[in-house]
Amino acid sequence: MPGKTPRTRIQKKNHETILEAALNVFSQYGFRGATLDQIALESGLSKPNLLYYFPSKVAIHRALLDRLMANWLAPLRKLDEQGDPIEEIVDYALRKLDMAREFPRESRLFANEIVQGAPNISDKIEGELKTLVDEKTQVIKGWSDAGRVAEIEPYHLIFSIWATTQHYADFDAQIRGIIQTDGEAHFDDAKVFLDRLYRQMLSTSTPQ
Amino acid sequence: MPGKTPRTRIQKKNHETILEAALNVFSQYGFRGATLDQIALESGLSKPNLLYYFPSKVAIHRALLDRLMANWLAPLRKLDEQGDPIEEIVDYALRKLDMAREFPRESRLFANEIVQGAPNISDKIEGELKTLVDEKTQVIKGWSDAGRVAEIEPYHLIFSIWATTQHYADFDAQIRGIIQTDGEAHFDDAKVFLDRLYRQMLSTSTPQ
DNA sequence: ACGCACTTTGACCAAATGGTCAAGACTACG
DNA sequence: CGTAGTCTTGACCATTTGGTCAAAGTGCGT
Repeated sequence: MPGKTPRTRIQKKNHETILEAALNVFSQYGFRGATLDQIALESGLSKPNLLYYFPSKVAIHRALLDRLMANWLAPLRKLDEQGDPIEEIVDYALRKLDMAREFPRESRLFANEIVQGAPNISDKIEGELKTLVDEKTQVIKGWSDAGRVAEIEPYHLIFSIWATTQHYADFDAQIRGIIQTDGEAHFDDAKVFLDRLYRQMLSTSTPQ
Repeated sequence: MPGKTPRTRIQKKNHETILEAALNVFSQYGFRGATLDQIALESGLSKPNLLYYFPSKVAIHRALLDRLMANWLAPLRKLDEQGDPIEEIVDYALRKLDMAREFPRESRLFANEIVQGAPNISDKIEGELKTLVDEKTQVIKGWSDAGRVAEIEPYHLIFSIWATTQHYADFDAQIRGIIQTDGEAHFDDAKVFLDRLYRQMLSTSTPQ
């Protein structure tokens, strides 16, 4: 078996092919619901060939989650203590909304994993993710202590941003069933809505 | 096999036992990830006995979804055109939050189903659910046309309420990983946060 | 053209899965 | 009691699943 990091051109290409196919399958059926045969079919490789590049089914899943976690956290990383508080937070929400539109499979992959108790990434959640969130909630708390944004619980602000944005990817089937659409026009409405929602909440002064 | 509606005392009891066990298993692993053996183990009945009461695995799943859909829609049904608009909407959100706290398994059952494309309840979504949502968005539109709440897109308001409340059940593993808690105290913070979030947005007058 | 490492796969395996069936156990009721 | 209907299950089955392996094919530097 080839080492952790792909060396040859063929290895690079096939690693990529497999992860792409696995993303399709895992994001739609969850870990236990996905099968190696499906991933093999989807990728155009034979099943033993998958297992030549990855030692097991869970290894593929973990590799996917590893690779995606970084991109997933990027929008929050960008939240800048030096910027204008309200713009920073609203921009963060809108960046997350963009990600839900552009990377729905990635969003669903995480959703599946978390709904089922995060058996495969609890370490990353309590590590990387928690660290980042702790840091950014401190920034937001700093802003609200200084009276630059309304006084709200920063953790719940972040949770609500995750919820409202990822919802458009994760619950896509429900949304399309209700508003009966094929395209992505509703993302523009969502943008207007979320912009107002968070701008409104953050700009209002705290009640005594 | 017994008819659709349980007749005898034993049938009633076992139907109940099976659905309770199935809720545990399906909500944790999704449809394809759940197995009859797990449900059998969880319910204390033998596998052939499950299939004496339900004709198949999907029949159990459908029965669960059928039974839960009604309860799931109840909070929205209560939204009353005659009431005070802001109180009605905020109360709706808080009722949904209560449901996420009290019925997390039900929430996750739906989440699993929807994330995976709603293969088993797309009819209910485009039927019952869409009808109800269409009706209530009209009510909200009436309120905003009359200047009684801010002018927002009612569909997205409802989506955001679903997202922010169900998030506390569906993404429980993530939330607990970040705020490091065992209890349910964070639901009280969530209540304060969501109350403010929606009250603020709805009460502000529409910008020109 | 040669040799060697890298890549691919058909055939296979043990375990798990959804589901069946016939026979036995239990219950209600005359 | 007795017996007819209800309930329960051990044994079984075909299929699917994650994974193995030896052998065959391919690419590439010399």
